[in-house]
Amino acid sequence: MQNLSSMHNITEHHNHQRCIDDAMTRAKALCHSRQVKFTRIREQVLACVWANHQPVGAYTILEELAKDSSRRPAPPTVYRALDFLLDNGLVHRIASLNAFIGCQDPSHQHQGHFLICRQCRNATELDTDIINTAINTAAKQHGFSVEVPCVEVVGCCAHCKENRDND
Amino acid sequence: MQNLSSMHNITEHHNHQRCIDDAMTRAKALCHSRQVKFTRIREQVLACVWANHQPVGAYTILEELAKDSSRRPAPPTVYRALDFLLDNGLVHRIASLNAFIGCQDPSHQHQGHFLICRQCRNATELDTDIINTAINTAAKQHGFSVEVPCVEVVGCCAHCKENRDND
DNA sequence: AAATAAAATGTTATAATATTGCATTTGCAC
DNA sequence: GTGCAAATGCAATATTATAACATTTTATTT
Ligand SMILES: [Zn+2]
Ligand SMILES: [Zn+2]
Ligand SMILES: [Zn+2]
Ligand SMILES: [Zn+2]
Repeated sequence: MQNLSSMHNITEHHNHQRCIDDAMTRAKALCHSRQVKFTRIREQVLACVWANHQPVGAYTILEELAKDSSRRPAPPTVYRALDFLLDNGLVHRIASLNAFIGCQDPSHQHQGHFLICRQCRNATELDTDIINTAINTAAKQHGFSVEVPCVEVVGCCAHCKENRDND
Repeated sequence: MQNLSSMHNITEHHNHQRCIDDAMTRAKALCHSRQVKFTRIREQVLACVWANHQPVGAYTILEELAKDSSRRPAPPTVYRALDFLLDNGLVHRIASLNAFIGCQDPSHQHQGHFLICRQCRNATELDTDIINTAINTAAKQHGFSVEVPCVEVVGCCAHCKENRDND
């Protein structure tokens, strides 16, 4: 996976319904092939996560589920669904935001790198080898074996920079 | 700052009292030069953070302060001190652990990169340009301006790997 | 089909981390 | 000393996450 997130610039207009549809289709297929259950709740939670490209908190998901359903689910319901989705690589957790975002390519396990716009809050997942290589090189100098690299870069995305200039 | 953390391997035996003394001396000097106050509480909190090389949680610090003093401080006391120390670059926050660690080189503002051993919990701060360069290169490809790069790598340190081999 | 086991969800309570708002104290300029 | 700003004390609460156990659903065995 080299250029998945550059297929389109999520900060510009794009057919987001397609993002959602693709993500749900992928998830369904992947769970089927792995013989794990893509239950209603898990599906609902994944849909919430894919509502947009901004990382979403567990309690926000809870609110959304409460709207859809007649009765309000409890936190464990959401966290269990999120754990399932995390285990299956369908979502990533953004530690610095205590929030979750849909994975662009769940077909292989990975910990993505994220560019998070301070202004529009959109997060873009990268998986350019260049960052992993740099981390591995630096770690190796210290005799350190990398298991889970976590890279969460806050800054300003191209779209927001443009808008700011236009003001 | 290129090789600060390679001065010694913190996972091996080292004169940690010297780490503490150096950190406190640096902090005192730095606050004096910046004309900000290194109050008793801030000093106590920084000392707690430097008790070892493992990131420490705010409520653990709270416990330590409670031991020292007759009366138990409230959370805001600790968080305010931590905010001060963060603002002045004397400590870093490890988002993935909700914990804090002393900065190896507070003289210039930076967001360090951390190698966190899953076994011994020690965290080593890097600031090798190689990682920053990689992040900037990847970000640039997306027109993204980096403001705060957050790199927290979990894995196994050299010392723990050695010990494991010896078992 | 009935019995059994395993997985998923419901429910209540609570833990862990962090912040808000306001009162009080401290240190310093005047 | 008076006045002001910064720092701290303090109570309450917000936010994120998990533990423990009951119930329901789904799959497997008989
Ligand atoms: Zn989209
Ligand atoms: Zn991903
Ligand atoms: Zn040390
Ligand atoms: Zn540092």
